[in-house]
Amino acid sequence: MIDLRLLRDDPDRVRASQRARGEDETVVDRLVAADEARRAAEVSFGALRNEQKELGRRVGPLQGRLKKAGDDERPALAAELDALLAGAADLAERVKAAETARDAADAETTALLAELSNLIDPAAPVGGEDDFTVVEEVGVRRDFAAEGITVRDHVEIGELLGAIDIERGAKVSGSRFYYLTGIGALLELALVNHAIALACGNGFTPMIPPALVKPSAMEGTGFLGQAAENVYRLEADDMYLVGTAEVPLAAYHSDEILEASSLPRRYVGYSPCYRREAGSGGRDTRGIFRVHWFDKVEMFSYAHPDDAVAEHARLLGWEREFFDSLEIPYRVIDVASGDLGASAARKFDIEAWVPSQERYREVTSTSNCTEFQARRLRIRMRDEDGVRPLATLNGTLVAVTRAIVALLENHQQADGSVRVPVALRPYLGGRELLTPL
RNA sequence: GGAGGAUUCGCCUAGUGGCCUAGGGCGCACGCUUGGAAAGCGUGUUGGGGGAAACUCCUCAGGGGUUCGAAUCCCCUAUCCUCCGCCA
Repeated sequence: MIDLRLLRDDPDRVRASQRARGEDETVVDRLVAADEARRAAEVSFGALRNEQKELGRRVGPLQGRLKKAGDDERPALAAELDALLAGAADLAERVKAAETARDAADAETTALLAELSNLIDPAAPVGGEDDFTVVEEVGVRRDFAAEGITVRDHVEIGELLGAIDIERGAKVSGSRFYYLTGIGALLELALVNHAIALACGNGFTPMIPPALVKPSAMEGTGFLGQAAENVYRLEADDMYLVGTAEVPLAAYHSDEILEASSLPRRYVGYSPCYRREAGSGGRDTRGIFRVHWFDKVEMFSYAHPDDAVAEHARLLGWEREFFDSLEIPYRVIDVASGDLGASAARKFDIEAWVPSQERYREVTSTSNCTEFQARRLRIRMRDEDGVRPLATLNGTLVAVTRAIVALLENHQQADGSVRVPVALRPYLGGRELLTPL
Protein backbone atom coordinates (compact mmCIF):
# COMPACT_ATOMS: atom_id res chain seq x y z
CA MET A 1 0.00 0.00 0.00
CA ILE A 2 1.04 3.55 -0.47
CA ASP A 3 1.37 6.33 2.12
CA LEU A 4 -2.02 7.92 2.87
CA ARG A 5 -0.34 11.24 3.55
CA LEU A 6 1.09 11.27 0.06
CA LEU A 7 -2.35 10.53 -1.30
CA ARG A 8 -3.77 13.49 0.61
CA ASP A 9 -0.99 15.86 -0.41
CA ASP A 10 -0.59 14.84 -4.03
CA PRO A 11 -3.50 12.78 -5.36
CA ASP A 12 -2.58 13.75 -8.92
CA ARG A 13 0.63 11.83 -8.66
CA VAL A 14 -1.26 8.73 -7.60
CA ARG A 15 -3.77 9.19 -10.42
CA ALA A 16 -0.98 9.53 -12.95
CA SER A 17 0.62 6.35 -11.70
CA GLN A 18 -2.62 4.40 -11.94
CA ARG A 19 -3.13 5.75 -15.46
CA ALA A 20 0.35 4.74 -16.56
CA ARG A 21 -0.38 1.23 -15.32
CA GLY A 22 -3.65 1.16 -17.19
CA GLU A 23 -5.51 0.74 -13.91
CA ASP A 24 -8.56 2.35 -12.35
CA GLU A 25 -7.91 5.92 -11.22
CA THR A 26 -11.34 6.63 -9.74
CA VAL A 27 -10.25 4.70 -6.68
CA VAL A 28 -8.09 7.69 -5.82
CA ASP A 29 -11.02 10.03 -5.27
CA ARG A 30 -12.99 7.41 -3.41
CA LEU A 31 -10.02 6.87 -1.18
CA VAL A 32 -9.52 10.56 -0.48
CA ALA A 33 -13.17 10.80 0.57
CA ALA A 34 -12.97 7.66 2.69
CA ASP A 35 -9.86 8.92 4.41
CA GLU A 36 -11.54 12.19 5.27
CA ALA A 37 -14.55 10.37 6.70
CA ARG A 38 -12.26 8.13 8.68
CA ARG A 39 -10.45 11.05 10.27
CA ALA A 40 -13.69 12.78 11.20
CA ALA A 41 -15.02 9.57 12.76
CA GLU A 42 -11.78 9.22 14.68
CA VAL A 43 -12.19 12.69 16.17
CA SER A 44 -15.79 12.08 17.32
CA PHE A 45 -14.92 8.77 18.86
CA GLY A 46 -11.85 10.20 20.62
CA ALA A 47 -13.83 13.06 22.15
CA LEU A 48 -16.66 10.84 23.39
CA ARG A 49 -14.29 8.28 24.76
CA ASN A 50 -12.41 10.97 26.62
CA GLU A 51 -15.65 12.16 28.18
CA GLN A 52 -16.50 8.62 29.19
CA LYS A 53 -13.16 8.09 30.87
CA GLU A 54 -13.51 11.33 32.81
CA LEU A 55 -16.95 10.32 34.05
CA GLY A 56 -15.74 6.88 34.96
CA ARG A 57 -12.96 8.33 37.06
CA ARG A 58 -15.52 10.04 39.31
CA VAL A 59 -17.52 6.88 40.08
CA GLY A 60 -14.97 5.16 42.30
CA PRO A 61 -14.34 8.00 44.76
CA LEU A 62 -18.05 8.74 45.00
CA GLN A 63 -18.82 5.13 45.83
CA GLY A 64 -16.13 5.34 48.50
CA ARG A 65 -17.68 8.40 50.07
CA LEU A 66 -21.12 6.80 49.99
CA LYS A 67 -19.82 3.79 51.88
CA LYS A 68 -18.38 5.92 54.69
CA ALA A 69 -21.19 8.45 54.76
CA GLY A 70 -23.46 8.97 57.77
CA ASP A 71 -27.17 8.40 57.47
CA ASP A 72 -27.86 12.10 56.96
CA GLU A 73 -25.76 12.56 53.82
CA ARG A 74 -26.36 9.13 52.34
CA PRO A 75 -29.54 9.93 50.36
CA ALA A 76 -27.93 12.92 48.64
CA LEU A 77 -24.81 10.96 47.73
CA ALA A 78 -26.83 8.04 46.48
CA ALA A 79 -28.85 10.33 44.26
CA GLU A 80 -25.68 11.89 42.92
CA LEU A 81 -24.23 8.49 42.14
CA ASP A 82 -27.38 7.36 40.40
CA ALA A 83 -27.38 10.46 38.24
CA LEU A 84 -23.72 9.91 37.38
CA LEU A 85 -24.28 6.28 36.44
CA ALA A 86 -27.34 7.13 34.38
CA GLY A 87 -25.33 9.72 32.45
CA ALA A 88 -22.53 7.25 32.00
CA ALA A 89 -24.88 4.61 30.68
CA ASP A 90 -26.21 7.01 28.11
CA LEU A 91 -22.71 8.03 27.14
CA ALA A 92 -21.67 4.40 26.81
CA GLU A 93 -24.28 3.96 24.09
CA ARG A 94 -22.97 6.91 22.17
CA VAL A 95 -19.36 5.78 22.55
CA LYS A 96 -20.25 2.37 21.17
CA ALA A 97 -22.03 3.92 18.19
CA ALA A 98 -19.10 6.22 17.48
CA GLU A 99 -16.69 3.32 17.70
CA THR A 100 -18.74 1.28 15.25
CA ALA A 101 -18.80 4.20 12.84
CA ARG A 102 -15.05 4.69 13.22
CA ASP A 103 -14.35 1.00 12.57
CA ALA A 104 -16.53 1.04 9.47
CA ALA A 105 -14.80 4.11 8.07
CA ASP A 106 -11.48 2.50 8.86
CA ALA A 107 -12.37 -0.72 7.08
CA GLU A 108 -13.57 1.20 4.03
CA THR A 109 -10.32 3.13 3.82
CA THR A 110 -8.22 0.01 4.27
CA ALA A 111 -10.15 -1.84 1.58
CA LEU A 112 -9.72 0.97 -0.93
CA LEU A 113 -6.09 1.35 -0.04
CA ALA A 114 -5.51 -2.32 -0.74
CA GLU A 115 -6.81 -1.82 -4.28
CA LEU A 116 -4.15 0.70 -5.19
CA SER A 117 -1.00 -0.50 -6.88
CA ASN A 118 2.40 0.89 -6.04
CA LEU A 119 3.47 4.24 -7.45
CA ILE A 120 5.55 3.64 -10.52
CA ASP A 121 9.06 4.96 -10.72
CA PRO A 122 9.01 7.92 -13.14
CA ALA A 123 12.08 6.43 -14.77
CA ALA A 124 10.14 3.36 -15.93
CA PRO A 125 9.06 3.42 -19.56
CA VAL A 126 5.35 4.11 -19.94
CA GLY A 127 3.16 1.77 -21.91
CA GLY A 128 2.08 -1.84 -22.26
CA GLU A 129 3.86 -5.15 -22.42
CA ASP A 130 5.67 -4.31 -25.68
CA ASP A 131 6.81 -0.86 -24.65
CA PHE A 132 9.82 -1.99 -22.66
CA THR A 133 13.18 -0.48 -23.40
CA VAL A 134 16.26 -2.57 -24.01
CA VAL A 135 18.97 -1.64 -21.56
CA GLU A 136 21.72 -3.82 -22.97
CA GLU A 137 22.44 -6.90 -25.01
CA VAL A 138 25.15 -9.14 -23.64
CA GLY A 139 27.12 -12.04 -25.06
CA VAL A 140 27.49 -13.47 -28.51
CA ARG A 141 24.72 -15.48 -30.11
CA ARG A 142 26.09 -18.58 -31.85
CA ASP A 143 25.65 -18.93 -35.57
CA PHE A 144 24.41 -22.51 -35.59
CA ALA A 145 24.10 -22.61 -39.36
CA ALA A 146 27.72 -21.63 -39.73
CA GLU A 147 28.64 -24.36 -37.25
CA GLY A 148 26.65 -26.79 -39.33
CA ILE A 149 24.22 -27.52 -36.55
CA THR A 150 20.52 -28.02 -36.98
CA VAL A 151 19.08 -26.47 -33.84
CA ARG A 152 17.18 -28.81 -31.52
CA ASP A 153 14.88 -27.39 -28.94
CA HIS A 154 15.21 -28.21 -25.25
CA VAL A 155 12.57 -30.92 -25.44
CA GLU A 156 14.55 -32.88 -28.02
CA ILE A 157 17.84 -32.36 -26.24
CA GLY A 158 16.26 -33.22 -22.90
CA GLU A 159 15.01 -36.49 -24.35
CA LEU A 160 18.36 -37.37 -25.91
CA LEU A 161 20.11 -36.74 -22.61
CA GLY A 162 17.44 -38.47 -20.56
CA ALA A 163 17.17 -35.21 -18.64
CA ILE A 164 13.50 -34.28 -19.00
CA ASP A 165 10.45 -36.53 -19.06
CA ILE A 166 7.43 -34.54 -20.11
CA GLU A 167 5.17 -37.40 -21.10
CA ARG A 168 5.29 -38.96 -17.70
CA GLY A 169 4.90 -35.56 -16.10
CA ALA A 170 1.62 -35.24 -17.95
CA LYS A 171 0.61 -38.81 -17.09
CA VAL A 172 1.08 -38.20 -13.37
CA SER A 173 0.20 -34.52 -12.93
CA GLY A 174 -1.28 -33.25 -16.17
CA SER A 175 -0.23 -30.66 -18.68
CA ARG A 176 2.62 -28.31 -17.85
CA PHE A 177 4.27 -30.85 -15.55
CA TYR A 178 7.52 -32.71 -16.05
CA TYR A 179 10.11 -34.85 -14.35
CA LEU A 180 13.73 -33.89 -14.30
CA THR A 181 15.52 -37.19 -14.60
CA GLY A 182 19.12 -38.34 -14.39
CA ILE A 183 21.44 -35.59 -15.55
CA GLY A 184 18.46 -33.21 -15.64
CA ALA A 185 17.93 -33.67 -11.92
CA LEU A 186 21.65 -33.22 -11.32
CA LEU A 187 21.58 -30.11 -13.47
CA GLU A 188 18.98 -28.54 -11.21
CA LEU A 189 21.08 -29.26 -8.15
CA ALA A 190 24.15 -27.85 -9.87
CA LEU A 191 22.37 -24.65 -10.90
CA VAL A 192 20.92 -24.22 -7.45
CA ASN A 193 24.21 -24.81 -5.69
CA HIS A 194 25.99 -22.45 -8.03
CA ALA A 195 23.37 -19.76 -7.45
CA ILE A 196 23.37 -20.16 -3.69
CA ALA A 197 27.16 -20.05 -3.64
CA LEU A 198 27.15 -16.83 -5.63
CA ALA A 199 24.62 -15.28 -3.28
CA CYS A 200 26.36 -16.43 -0.12
CA GLY A 201 29.61 -15.02 -1.44
CA ASN A 202 27.85 -11.68 -1.61
CA GLY A 203 26.58 -11.74 1.93
CA PHE A 204 23.15 -13.27 1.45
CA THR A 205 21.73 -15.51 4.15
CA PRO A 206 20.55 -18.75 2.56
CA MET A 207 16.98 -19.76 3.38
CA ILE A 208 14.73 -22.74 2.73
CA PRO A 209 11.33 -21.14 3.26
CA PRO A 210 7.85 -22.66 3.51
CA ALA A 211 6.09 -22.81 0.15
CA LEU A 212 2.66 -22.97 1.74
CA VAL A 213 1.53 -19.74 3.39
CA LYS A 214 -1.40 -18.09 5.11
CA PRO A 215 -3.60 -15.55 3.29
CA SER A 216 -1.95 -12.65 5.12
CA ALA A 217 1.44 -13.43 3.57
CA MET A 218 -0.05 -13.72 0.10
CA GLU A 219 -2.04 -10.53 0.51
CA GLY A 220 0.86 -8.63 2.01
CA THR A 221 3.10 -9.32 -0.92
CA GLY A 222 0.41 -8.14 -3.33
CA PHE A 223 -0.39 -11.40 -5.10
CA LEU A 224 -4.10 -11.47 -4.33
CA GLY A 225 -4.93 -8.53 -6.59
CA GLN A 226 -4.89 -8.96 -10.36
CA ALA A 227 -2.45 -11.84 -9.95
CA ALA A 228 -4.90 -13.83 -7.80
CA GLU A 229 -6.08 -16.02 -10.64
CA ASN A 230 -2.58 -17.40 -10.98
CA VAL A 231 -2.32 -18.50 -7.37
CA TYR A 232 -3.13 -21.99 -6.13
CA ARG A 233 -5.37 -21.93 -3.08
CA LEU A 234 -5.96 -24.87 -0.79
CA GLU A 235 -9.60 -24.50 -0.01
CA ALA A 236 -9.81 -26.97 2.85
CA ASP A 237 -7.09 -25.22 4.84
CA ASP A 238 -7.29 -21.65 3.56
CA MET A 239 -3.64 -21.70 2.57
CA TYR A 240 -1.80 -20.75 -0.59
CA LEU A 241 0.99 -22.35 -2.57
CA VAL A 242 3.53 -19.64 -3.27
CA GLY A 243 4.42 -18.64 -6.81
CA THR A 244 7.83 -17.48 -5.63
CA ALA A 245 10.01 -17.49 -2.51
CA GLU A 246 9.51 -13.74 -2.50
CA VAL A 247 6.32 -14.37 -0.53
CA PRO A 248 7.76 -16.21 2.48
CA LEU A 249 10.94 -14.13 2.39
CA ALA A 250 8.99 -10.86 2.48
CA ALA A 251 6.61 -12.08 5.17
CA TYR A 252 9.58 -13.34 7.20
CA HIS A 253 10.02 -9.96 8.91
CA SER A 254 6.35 -8.95 8.88
CA ASP A 255 5.23 -7.04 11.98
CA GLU A 256 8.85 -6.34 12.85
CA ILE A 257 10.95 -3.24 13.29
CA LEU A 258 14.51 -3.62 12.02
CA GLU A 259 17.40 -1.38 12.97
CA ALA A 260 18.27 0.80 9.98
CA SER A 261 21.93 0.06 10.68
CA SER A 262 21.26 -3.63 9.94
CA LEU A 263 20.13 -2.84 6.38
CA PRO A 264 20.35 -3.99 3.71
CA ARG A 265 19.41 -7.47 4.91
CA ARG A 266 19.79 -9.95 2.10
CA TYR A 267 18.24 -13.40 1.95
CA VAL A 268 18.44 -15.97 -0.79
CA GLY A 269 15.66 -18.54 -0.81
CA TYR A 270 15.36 -21.84 -2.63
CA SER A 271 11.79 -22.98 -3.04
CA PRO A 272 9.30 -24.58 -5.34
CA CYS A 273 7.05 -22.15 -7.21
CA TYR A 274 3.46 -22.93 -8.18
CA ARG A 275 1.57 -21.04 -10.83
CA ARG A 276 -1.85 -21.77 -12.26
CA GLU A 277 -0.99 -20.08 -15.55
CA ALA A 278 -4.63 -19.06 -15.94
CA GLY A 279 -5.05 -16.95 -19.02
CA SER A 280 -1.92 -18.25 -20.65
CA GLY A 281 -3.74 -21.11 -22.26
CA GLY A 282 -2.11 -22.15 -25.50
CA ARG A 283 1.07 -20.14 -24.92
CA ASP A 284 4.37 -21.97 -24.59
CA THR A 285 2.70 -25.33 -24.38
CA ARG A 286 5.77 -27.19 -25.57
CA GLY A 287 8.46 -28.19 -23.13
CA ILE A 288 9.24 -26.84 -19.70
CA PHE A 289 9.36 -23.13 -20.44
CA ARG A 290 5.98 -22.42 -18.89
CA VAL A 291 4.96 -24.91 -16.21
CA HIS A 292 2.73 -25.11 -13.16
CA TRP A 293 5.60 -25.90 -10.88
CA PHE A 294 9.33 -25.23 -10.91
CA ASP A 295 12.09 -24.57 -8.42
CA LYS A 296 13.74 -21.24 -8.08
CA VAL A 297 16.52 -19.45 -6.23
CA GLU A 298 15.34 -15.99 -5.31
CA MET A 299 17.16 -13.03 -3.79
CA PHE A 300 15.33 -10.77 -1.41
CA SER A 301 16.53 -7.48 0.15
CA TYR A 302 15.22 -5.36 2.95
CA ALA A 303 16.73 -1.95 2.28
CA HIS A 304 16.69 1.66 3.39
CA PRO A 305 14.33 3.52 1.03
CA ASP A 306 17.13 5.92 0.09
CA ASP A 307 19.25 2.94 -0.93
CA ALA A 308 16.53 1.06 -2.83
CA VAL A 309 17.44 2.20 -6.33
CA ALA A 310 21.09 1.34 -5.76
CA GLU A 311 20.13 -2.01 -4.26
CA HIS A 312 17.98 -2.72 -7.29
CA ALA A 313 21.00 -2.16 -9.49
CA ARG A 314 23.02 -4.53 -7.32
CA LEU A 315 20.38 -7.27 -7.59
CA LEU A 316 20.36 -6.87 -11.34
CA GLY A 317 24.15 -7.04 -11.24
CA TRP A 318 24.11 -10.42 -9.51
CA GLU A 319 21.49 -11.75 -11.90
CA ARG A 320 23.69 -10.75 -14.78
CA GLU A 321 26.75 -12.24 -13.13
CA PHE A 322 24.91 -15.55 -12.90
CA PHE A 323 23.92 -15.65 -16.56
CA ASP A 324 27.35 -14.40 -17.59
CA SER A 325 28.78 -17.38 -15.75
CA LEU A 326 26.48 -19.72 -17.70
CA GLU A 327 27.86 -18.21 -20.91
CA ILE A 328 24.39 -17.59 -22.23
CA PRO A 329 23.63 -14.54 -24.40
CA TYR A 330 20.88 -12.33 -23.00
CA ARG A 331 19.46 -8.86 -22.97
CA VAL A 332 18.26 -6.70 -20.10
CA ILE A 333 14.95 -4.90 -20.45
CA ASP A 334 13.38 -2.11 -18.44
CA VAL A 335 9.78 -3.31 -18.09
CA ALA A 336 7.05 -0.84 -19.07
CA SER A 337 4.60 0.61 -16.55
CA GLY A 338 1.61 -1.41 -17.75
CA ASP A 339 3.44 -4.69 -17.27
CA LEU A 340 4.62 -4.17 -13.71
CA GLY A 341 3.16 -6.24 -10.90
CA ALA A 342 1.03 -4.43 -8.34
CA SER A 343 3.92 -4.18 -5.90
CA ALA A 344 6.68 -3.09 -8.25
CA ALA A 345 7.68 0.51 -8.86
CA ARG A 346 10.22 -0.63 -11.42
CA LYS A 347 11.28 -3.93 -12.88
CA PHE A 348 14.13 -5.24 -14.96
CA ASP A 349 13.98 -8.59 -16.72
CA ILE A 350 16.80 -10.63 -18.09
CA GLU A 351 15.79 -12.36 -21.28
CA ALA A 352 17.99 -15.20 -22.45
CA TRP A 353 18.41 -16.05 -26.08
CA VAL A 354 16.44 -19.16 -27.01
CA PRO A 355 17.90 -20.53 -30.26
CA SER A 356 14.93 -22.75 -31.15
CA GLN A 357 12.61 -19.74 -30.98
CA GLU A 358 15.16 -17.27 -32.28
CA ARG A 359 14.16 -14.73 -29.72
CA TYR A 360 14.84 -13.54 -26.21
CA ARG A 361 12.69 -15.00 -23.44
CA GLU A 362 12.36 -13.96 -19.80
CA VAL A 363 14.53 -15.96 -17.43
CA THR A 364 14.85 -13.66 -14.42
CA SER A 365 13.17 -10.59 -13.06
CA THR A 366 14.07 -8.07 -10.40
CA SER A 367 11.61 -5.62 -8.83
CA ASN A 368 11.94 -2.62 -6.58
CA CYS A 369 8.79 -2.64 -4.46
CA THR A 370 9.84 0.48 -2.54
CA GLU A 371 7.78 0.70 0.68
CA PHE A 372 4.66 -0.87 -0.84
CA GLN A 373 5.04 -4.42 0.47
CA ALA A 374 6.57 -3.25 3.72
CA ARG A 375 3.49 -1.17 4.51
CA ARG A 376 1.18 -4.07 3.83
CA LEU A 377 3.28 -6.43 5.89
CA ARG A 378 4.04 -3.84 8.59
CA ILE A 379 7.79 -4.13 8.23
CA ARG A 380 9.54 -1.01 9.47
CA MET A 381 12.96 0.27 10.33
CA ARG A 382 14.20 2.45 13.14
CA ASP A 383 16.76 5.19 12.62
CA GLU A 384 17.54 8.61 14.11
CA ASP A 385 14.35 9.97 12.58
CA GLY A 386 12.13 7.36 14.19
CA VAL A 387 10.22 4.41 12.83
CA ARG A 388 9.03 4.15 9.24
CA PRO A 389 8.53 1.62 6.45
CA LEU A 390 11.57 0.26 4.68
CA ALA A 391 11.94 -0.83 1.06
CA THR A 392 11.81 -4.39 -0.22
CA LEU A 393 13.33 -5.72 -3.42
CA ASN A 394 13.49 -9.10 -5.04
CA GLY A 395 15.31 -10.70 -7.91
CA THR A 396 15.59 -14.14 -9.47
CA LEU A 397 18.97 -15.76 -9.45
CA VAL A 398 17.81 -18.87 -11.22
CA ALA A 399 14.41 -20.13 -12.24
CA VAL A 400 15.55 -23.68 -12.81
CA THR A 401 13.37 -24.78 -15.72
CA ARG A 402 13.97 -21.70 -17.80
CA ALA A 403 17.67 -21.77 -17.06
CA ILE A 404 17.76 -25.38 -18.23
CA VAL A 405 15.97 -24.42 -21.45
CA ALA A 406 18.52 -21.69 -22.14
CA LEU A 407 21.45 -23.82 -21.11
CA LEU A 408 20.61 -26.91 -23.17
CA GLU A 409 19.75 -24.94 -26.27
CA ASN A 410 22.63 -22.47 -26.25
CA HIS A 411 25.29 -25.05 -25.50
CA GLN A 412 24.08 -27.85 -27.76
CA GLN A 413 26.47 -29.60 -30.11
CA ALA A 414 25.87 -31.23 -33.45
CA ASP A 415 25.50 -34.71 -31.95
CA GLY A 416 22.97 -33.59 -29.37
CA SER A 417 25.47 -33.37 -26.54
CA VAL A 418 25.67 -30.25 -24.43
CA ARG A 419 28.76 -28.38 -23.35
CA VAL A 420 28.83 -27.56 -19.64
CA PRO A 421 29.85 -23.96 -18.95
CA VAL A 422 33.04 -23.77 -16.93
CA ALA A 423 31.43 -22.23 -13.86
CA LEU A 424 28.98 -25.09 -13.55
CA ARG A 425 31.48 -27.91 -13.86
CA PRO A 426 32.47 -28.02 -10.18
CA TYR A 427 28.83 -28.69 -9.35
CA LEU A 428 28.61 -31.56 -11.82
CA GLY A 429 31.60 -33.48 -10.66
CA GLY A 430 33.83 -31.82 -13.20
CA ARG A 431 31.83 -32.93 -16.25
CA GLU A 432 32.53 -30.88 -19.35
CA LEU A 433 29.95 -32.47 -21.60
CA LEU A 434 26.50 -33.93 -21.18
CA THR A 435 26.13 -36.72 -23.68
CA PRO A 436 23.11 -38.52 -25.12
CA LEU A 437 22.26 -41.82 -23.48
C1' G B 1 -7.13 -35.90 17.15
C1' G B 2 -7.62 -35.66 23.02
C1' A B 3 -6.17 -33.33 27.90
C1' G B 4 -3.72 -29.48 30.42
C1' G B 5 -0.67 -24.81 30.71
C1' A B 6 1.14 -20.25 28.72
C1' U B 7 0.96 -15.38 25.80
C1' U B 8 1.86 -7.90 29.59
C1' C B 9 6.70 -2.08 26.77
C1' G B 10 13.75 -5.44 23.19
C1' C B 11 14.37 -9.41 27.48
C1' C B 12 12.58 -10.92 32.59
C1' U B 13 8.52 -9.85 35.46
C1' A B 14 4.24 -7.33 39.00
C1' G B 15 -0.64 -7.13 38.37
C1' U B 16 -7.98 -11.38 40.39
C1' G B 17 -13.29 -5.01 38.20
C1' G B 18 -12.08 1.80 39.45
C1' C B 19 -5.25 6.03 42.41
C1' C B 20 -3.16 0.45 36.13
C1' U B 21 -3.38 7.32 33.57
C1' A B 22 0.18 -0.56 33.49
C1' G B 23 4.70 -0.88 38.51
C1' G B 24 9.75 -3.06 39.01
C1' G B 25 14.41 -5.24 37.13
C1' C B 26 17.83 -6.07 32.95
C1' G B 27 19.37 -3.91 28.55
C1' C B 28 19.81 0.59 25.79
C1' A B 29 20.30 6.20 25.23
C1' C B 30 21.48 10.87 27.31
C1' G B 31 23.16 13.67 31.53
C1' C B 32 25.60 14.37 36.45
C1' U B 33 29.86 12.57 38.95
C1' U B 34 35.35 11.33 37.29
C1' G B 35 42.00 12.74 35.20
C1' G B 36 39.52 8.57 32.48
C1' A B 37 36.46 4.41 33.33
C1' A B 38 33.44 1.29 36.50
C1' A B 39 30.06 1.89 40.28
C1' G B 40 26.51 5.38 41.89
C1' C B 41 22.70 9.07 40.98
C1' G B 42 19.13 11.38 37.58
C1' U B 43 16.20 11.44 33.07
C1' G B 44 14.29 8.88 29.00
C1' U B 45 13.08 4.18 26.55
C1' U B 46 6.06 -0.22 22.79
C1' G B 47 3.86 1.07 18.63
C1' G B 48 -0.22 3.44 16.02
C1' G B 49 -4.45 7.09 14.71
C1' G B 50 -6.24 12.33 14.84
C1' G B 51 -4.56 17.44 15.51
C1' A B 52 -0.80 23.49 13.31
C1' A B 53 -0.24 22.96 18.46
C1' A B 54 -1.92 22.27 23.33
C1' C B 55 -3.66 17.82 23.57
C1' U B 56 -6.34 13.42 22.74
C1' C B 57 -7.67 8.37 21.52
C1' C B 58 -6.21 3.29 20.62
C1' U B 59 -2.56 -0.67 21.85
C1' C B 60 -1.65 -6.07 27.95
C1' A B 61 -1.56 -12.43 21.44
C1' G B 62 -6.24 -11.42 18.01
C1' G B 63 -11.65 -11.06 17.82
C1' G B 64 -16.40 -10.84 20.30
C1' G B 65 -19.22 -10.28 24.98
C1' U B 66 -20.60 -8.72 30.23
C1' U B 67 -20.19 -3.75 32.81
C1' C B 68 -21.13 3.08 33.97
C1' G B 69 -15.91 1.18 33.83
C1' A B 70 -11.87 -4.80 31.67
C1' A B 71 -4.75 -6.56 31.52
C1' U B 72 -8.26 -8.52 35.29
C1' C B 73 -14.74 -11.89 34.35
C1' C B 74 -17.08 -14.96 30.02
C1' C B 75 -16.88 -17.00 24.81
C1' C B 76 -14.20 -17.90 20.17
C1' U B 77 -9.54 -18.02 17.44
C1' A B 78 -4.18 -18.11 16.81
C1' U B 79 0.68 -19.40 18.39
C1' C B 80 4.02 -21.84 21.79
C1' C B 81 4.96 -25.61 25.71
C1' U B 82 3.79 -30.46 28.33
C1' C B 83 1.40 -35.24 28.27
C1' C B 84 -1.57 -39.06 25.47
C1' G B 85 -2.98 -41.11 20.71
C1' C B 86 -1.72 -41.53 15.52
C1' C B 87 1.94 -41.08 11.69
C1' A B 88 6.75 -40.32 9.51
